[in-house]
Amino acid sequence: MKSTDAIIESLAPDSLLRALSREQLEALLAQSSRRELEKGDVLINQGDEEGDFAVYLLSGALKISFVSASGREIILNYCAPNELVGEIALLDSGPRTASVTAVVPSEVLLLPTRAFLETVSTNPASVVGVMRELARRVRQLNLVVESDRTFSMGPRLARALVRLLDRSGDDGSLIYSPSQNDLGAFAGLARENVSRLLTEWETQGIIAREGRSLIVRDAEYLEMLAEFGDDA
Amino acid sequence: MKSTDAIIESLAPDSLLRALSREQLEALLAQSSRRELEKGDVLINQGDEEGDFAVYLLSGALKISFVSASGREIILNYCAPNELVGEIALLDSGPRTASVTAVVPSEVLLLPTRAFLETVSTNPASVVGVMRELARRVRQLNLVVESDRTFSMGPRLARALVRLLDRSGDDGSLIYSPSQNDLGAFAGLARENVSRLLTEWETQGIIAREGRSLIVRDAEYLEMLAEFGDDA
DNA sequence: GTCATTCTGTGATGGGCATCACGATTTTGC
DNA sequence: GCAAAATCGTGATGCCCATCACAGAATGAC
Repeated sequence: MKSTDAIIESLAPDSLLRALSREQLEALLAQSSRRELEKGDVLINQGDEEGDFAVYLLSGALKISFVSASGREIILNYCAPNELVGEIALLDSGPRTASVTAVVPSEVLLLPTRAFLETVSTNPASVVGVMRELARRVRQLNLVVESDRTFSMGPRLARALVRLLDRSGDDGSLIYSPSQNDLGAFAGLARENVSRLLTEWETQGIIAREGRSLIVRDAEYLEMLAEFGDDA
Repeated sequence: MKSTDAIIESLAPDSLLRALSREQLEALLAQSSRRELEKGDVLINQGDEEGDFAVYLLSGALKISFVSASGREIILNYCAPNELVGEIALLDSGPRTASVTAVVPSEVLLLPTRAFLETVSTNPASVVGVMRELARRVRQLNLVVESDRTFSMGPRLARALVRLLDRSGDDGSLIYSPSQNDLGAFAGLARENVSRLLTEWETQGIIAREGRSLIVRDAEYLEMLAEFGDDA
């Protein structure tokens, strides 16, 4: 278990929490609880009435998903460390509309509503940070709608893979390699077609597979597909 | 042209701006400019580098849309009076990713970046208001992704119509009646199928048409379709 | 008023992708 | 270690819906 100091040290340079002063950060941490999650642990359940905490991911990876009225799972996002999750239910105090699951062993910080709102509302810089984060999410979702509506399978899957790219390195590793099923739920296509596309891309050298995990060899190509939706 | 007082009077009870004190509101208005728009006027253009103002709709109706990489128009939303628009580019200072067009003669308030951010950052209540608004938009977009991915044409169009319902009355009038083309771009389906569905629903008495404008006769049915996606 | 433009209804066609099916392989639980 | 469950590869089938094609109606420009 990391100490408070160790947590502060380990924050990424672009972390949202970096907007806070040392004192504010310590105060926030004092009111928060840390938690270790195993793979598969469900932190938030779609439908929970009590949305009284936000989540800050320290290490590991989280899956944000919900089950549509038709019964199919829709994966909205995979989170890498230093991301804030689940603050929306705090803001409008509605029930949880999505579930949050650890997909690998993870370490999170649970920020109670009161502490979160107090910190945010007394620190203009962090307000802007949180709003920026929300804005980023709106833009991201606009792109998802675009690709869902106008792109064919290839570009959709490409966009999903690009979103999973681990930006902390420039090898083509992913922050997490989902099963084909989950990749489908993330990109919006059937598992079988994920399989077909991946094997095709593998023979073309665009991706590689090491055991269960994917590696992107030609990120540029996938980014091109993801941006222009041009299947060729 | 309304006076400042008249504007303040006319704000809806649930308006975002209601979070401001009388003084703050007057200060904000003093720095803002009012503008009258004719039908078809474009207020913001997708791609504009300078996103230096947000828009507050006083009267009329706005269309938020963008053109996808494939060239098709995607309509993200139609706005009714007392809504805030275009603040996202202010928050992350990126280019405009969507266009804003008046679809009927409208009256708007243009809030310059500086005034907007100052007001927001000095008024905790309005901060929460803006964040809530962003949160609402994220949830709305989640629903759009859900319906795009898992619903058939009928429920998708139903959801679009329900979103267009004018909530200020309980007759089934819409805040704006788009052409079939635009309805398609809003709901994510081809114009021809919009036509087919509307004529079918008309014969069933679910909707009615007076000239160019639609009236929803059986809102419950459409809401049911929109929620459960069950075509029957 | 009249011509051009946009909007609308409706059939026919075809393709993209979900679904079904089923066997092979890998992982997990205990 | 072994059964059960999850994951993966790949073909066959079909259907939903976009697209194409026109023709009639309504709107708008001047």
